[in-house]
Parts: sequence; structure tokens; C-alpha cells
Amino acid sequence: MTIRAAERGDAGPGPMPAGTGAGAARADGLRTGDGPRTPPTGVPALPAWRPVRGGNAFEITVARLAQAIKLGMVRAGERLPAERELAERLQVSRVTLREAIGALRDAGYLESRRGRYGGTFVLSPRPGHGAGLGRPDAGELAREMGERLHDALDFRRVLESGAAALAADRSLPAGERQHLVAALAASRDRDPLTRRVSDSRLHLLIAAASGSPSLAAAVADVQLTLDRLLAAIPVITRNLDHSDEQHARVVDAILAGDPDGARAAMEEHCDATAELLRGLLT
Amino acid sequence: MTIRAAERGDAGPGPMPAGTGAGAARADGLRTGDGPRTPPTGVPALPAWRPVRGGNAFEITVARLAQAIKLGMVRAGERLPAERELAERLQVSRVTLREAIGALRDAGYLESRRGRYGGTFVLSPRPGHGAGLGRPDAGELAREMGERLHDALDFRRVLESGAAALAADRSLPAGERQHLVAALAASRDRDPLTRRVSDSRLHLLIAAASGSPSLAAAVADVQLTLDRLLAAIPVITRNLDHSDEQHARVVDAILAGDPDGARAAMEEHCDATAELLRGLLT
DNA sequence: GTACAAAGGTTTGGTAGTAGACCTTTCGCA
DNA sequence: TGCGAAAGGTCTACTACCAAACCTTTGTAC
Repeated sequence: MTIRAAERGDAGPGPMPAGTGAGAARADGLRTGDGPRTPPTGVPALPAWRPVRGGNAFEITVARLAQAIKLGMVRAGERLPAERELAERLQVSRVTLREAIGALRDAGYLESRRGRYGGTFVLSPRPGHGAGLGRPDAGELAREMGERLHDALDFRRVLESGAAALAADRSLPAGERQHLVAALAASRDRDPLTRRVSDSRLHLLIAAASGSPSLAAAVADVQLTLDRLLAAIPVITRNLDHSDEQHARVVDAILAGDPDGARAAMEEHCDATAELLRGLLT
Repeated sequence: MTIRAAERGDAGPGPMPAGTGAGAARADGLRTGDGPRTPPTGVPALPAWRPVRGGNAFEITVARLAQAIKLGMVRAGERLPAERELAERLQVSRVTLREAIGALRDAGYLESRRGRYGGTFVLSPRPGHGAGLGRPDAGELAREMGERLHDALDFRRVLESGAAALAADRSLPAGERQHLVAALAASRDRDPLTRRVSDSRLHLLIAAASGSPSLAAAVADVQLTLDRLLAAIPVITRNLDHSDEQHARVVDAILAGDPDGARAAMEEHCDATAELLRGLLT
């Protein structure tokens, strides 16, 4: 497969097609969900039988690395863990990991240096990087996602507002508070090349501040699902200002230990961006 | 691997160990998170580099099937989809699927019948089924989970209360409302062999009613993570009555289109069970 | 200026997983 | 009564993935 396929989010865990559920057709051949009047005896749409894996090891590994880069988990200039260590953490073989790194290197995201103090480094984004020819525009992309877009937006709202509330409920260590403040400041970034990353990074830090690794991972997955669409939001000063202000209110509420305020601010923020994204569908 | 391992939740996606994050050690050798005073320059605990897959195909498939059975997605007496179809949905080969089915058949969960109108059927639970010898008791299990227990409980609270609020916000089709009412009635089950399944099934139906497949899948995963612990909650009439009442309030609020009420009721319910589970740790 | 350490790069042989063809059992129906 | 459909059961060739050893490059320390 290609890097494009991995970037599309075809691979990778997190929000998946999830099948239609309702698989357990009865032996009597009763079909459910055909007409508008689903009889109450039908099987409800439970999430059983969704795919066990979201692609092969190579694809998922590419998606994971791309996630770490695009969401600002590792920033430009920083080094990835050594291959042997990273392979162990990701639970893939070093060969597979190296193939994934090679693909992202070819795509211009990474650079490898040999020798002592060598390693794999994240490159700074260059203009026109993710905007190659033949790339569908945002509207097309959004329509392609179809129901999955609404799914991802709903899921994101639940996850991120819940994470903000949880984070506000904890007494954060000083280091984590400082990280949040620094990420908030960095997220006021106006450079279209880097703002998206700074924005994602702030969201991830908030999720991490919830203290729940599973929640943080889920936020990372849904952020990646929406990444290319969020990148397509028009870079209008008004949009940016609104977003900056909402971010500030979320972080303030978290630092003030105000869970309800944090949740409300984050819900408002998610709703605002969701509205912009749903607007792409028209 | 054994069925036990799959049941432990070692495999399967959803809430995973998630690594420690913070892997990207800088080339300067700076160690972070060693002492109590993490300097603000340290790498925050982002969920990068968590494992790409939670076990091999066989393990995850066993876990998926067990999830469907234990959480009541398919009930006793019902038939699983035909092997060829199920393999396609789960995106595993038929051979692997058959091995997983075989393991669960050996463990007494499933039965296969050949010939036309044959298939793989879910068996009714028998006494002492999940309670084999050598099984660690609930307290031991909870301590074994360690931080992952708190993680799962926090995650569950966010997911389930968010799902309840979302479901209340939608205008549910009549069929779905009837499913909810039926599941609520069934969840008043007092039989210790089947109550757990009915309870999980109600939670899953609520999550499915949110309209977000990703959210429903996440709820299913976290429910499975907690399943064996939830099964260990003392079967005291007072506990059951409380739980029944909370369930009823959640469903009522959803049917009444009251998102805040649904969220509050579900949060209270999650907090109540969480308290019982955290009590196992002492 | 040699030895060592730490990183990326390469090769190899074994195992898990796959697709797909084929076999067997069971039932309804013409 | 025998044929066809639908299900589980089996076999085989092929591919992806893995673990582990080994090679090469680079920088530091003695």
C-alpha cells in the first residue's frame, strides 16, 4: 500500500468502519433494517463483528508514526526512539518498523542519520507537503467519509469534553500545568504550516492531563481521523481568534479546577469546529 | 495461548497498557520523569508508541467472540454469522476464525452444528463456568490491573455518560426505544448466571443508541476490560436494587430526551460501581 | 589513534496467517 | 428419492511477519 492510503486513515485503529453490526442473522432468514419499520424483534445495531485489525502491520505502523508527527507528539527536529526500542514498544519487528520509517522518509516526513548519536529525526514541514496533486479537496474528502464523519465528530465531542472535565478534576503536577500553558501559547501560532500541529498537540496534552492513557489514546486516534479535514478549515483570522479564545477558556478552567467549565468550553469548541467541518459537506 | 489469556483481556484492542509514552529521549541523554520534580522541559506523557496490535490474530479473534458472548451482543441460543461471512467481517482468515471458535467451543461457550441450517450457536452459561479453580479472586485481579483499573474506570465514565447524553439528544426510532425498554426490563434479572450479561447488554444498547459506532465500540471494549471485575461485585439485594434504579433513571432520561439528566444518572451509576470496584483493591 | 558504544542497515531461516479450492453433512423441495 | 443449497470441516501453496544474528557508520574517550 501507499503512504496515501495510510494517511487516508484507511488503516490504523481508532474509529473504524465498524461494520454494520447486526450480523447475527437468524436461521429463519429474517432480514432486519430493510424497511423503515424495523420490527422490535430485529437485532439492534450492536458493534459486534467489527474488524479485528485495521490493516497489516506495515500500514498500521506507518499510521502510528504519522500520527505522532502530525499531532505533535514528536515535534520537528526531535528524534524518534532508537529502532530497536521503538519496535519493541510498538510490538512490531524491526524490519516492519524500518519499512514504515522508510516510507515516511520517502514522503519527506523523516530523516535518518547513522552512527553514534544518529537516529531518525522529524523534519520540518515544507510548503505544499500534504497538498500534492491528485489529492481530493476537503469537500470531496468529507463526502467520502460520509457517516464516519458524523461518527468521528460525535465521538470527539464526547472524548475531548470528558477529558477536559477529568483533567480539571485532578490536581495537576506543576510540570503538567506548565506544559499546558506552553502548549496554549504555542497554539496561537499563525503559520499555516505549523498551526495544525500545535493545535493538535494542545488537545493531546489536555487529553493526557486527564490521567487516563486510554482516553488520551482515543483522543489521538480521533484527532488523526479528522486531521486532514481540520487542516482544511479556512485560515481566516476570525476562525483563528475564536479557536484561540476557546482554547484559553478550556485551559483556564482546567488550571482553575473547574470541571463543568472545562467541559462546557471544550464542548463549545468542538461544536464550533464540527460546524465548520459539516459545512464542507454541502 | 490459552482461552484464559484471551479472557484476561491481555489481547484485544480497546484500553491497552498503552506504554509509558514519553519515549522520545533526546540525543543529549536527558532523562525525564525520574525524580519528583519533572522539569518543564521534559517530554509530557503523550500516548505515542503504544502497541500497534494487542496480540496475534487468534487471540484477538477469541477476545472478540468472547466479547460478543459476554456482553450479550449475541445471546444464548442465538447463532453466529456463518464462518465465511464472519471471517470477512472480522477480516481474518477462516482458518484463524475456526481456531478461535474451536477454543471457545472447548471452553463451553459455543456449539457447532453441521449441515444446512447448522452453524455456531451460543450456549447457555452453566454454574461454575467462569469460576474455575486457580482463578485469581477479584481482589487479586484488581490489584493485578493496577493503574489500568483506574484508567478503565475513568474512561468508562467518560464514554458511557457521553453516550447516554448523546442518545438522549437524538430522536430515537421506535424500534430502538423498544429495544431499550426491553433491555431495561431484562436487566432486572436476579439470576447470578445471567444478570451480568443482561446488564452489559443494556449498557451496550445505550451506547449504540448514541448513533456513534466508534463510541459504541469503545464502550464494548471497556466493558469487556471490566467484565470479570463487575462479575465479582457482591450479589447483595441492595446493590442490585440501586443499580436497577439507576438504570431506569438513565433510560427514562434518554427516552424523555433529557441529555443532562441522562448524563448525570449515568455518571452516578458509573461512580457507584467504580466505588465498589475500587473497594476490591483494599 | 585505537577501542568502544550506539546508532542505522542487511541477511536468513522459521512461523503465523492467508486465500481458495475441495470434502462432508444435513435439510428442504421438486 | 435424489438434487441442490447452505452450512461446517480439511488441505495446500503462498505471503507477511518475525527474531536474531551480523555488518557498517559515526562519534567519544582513553
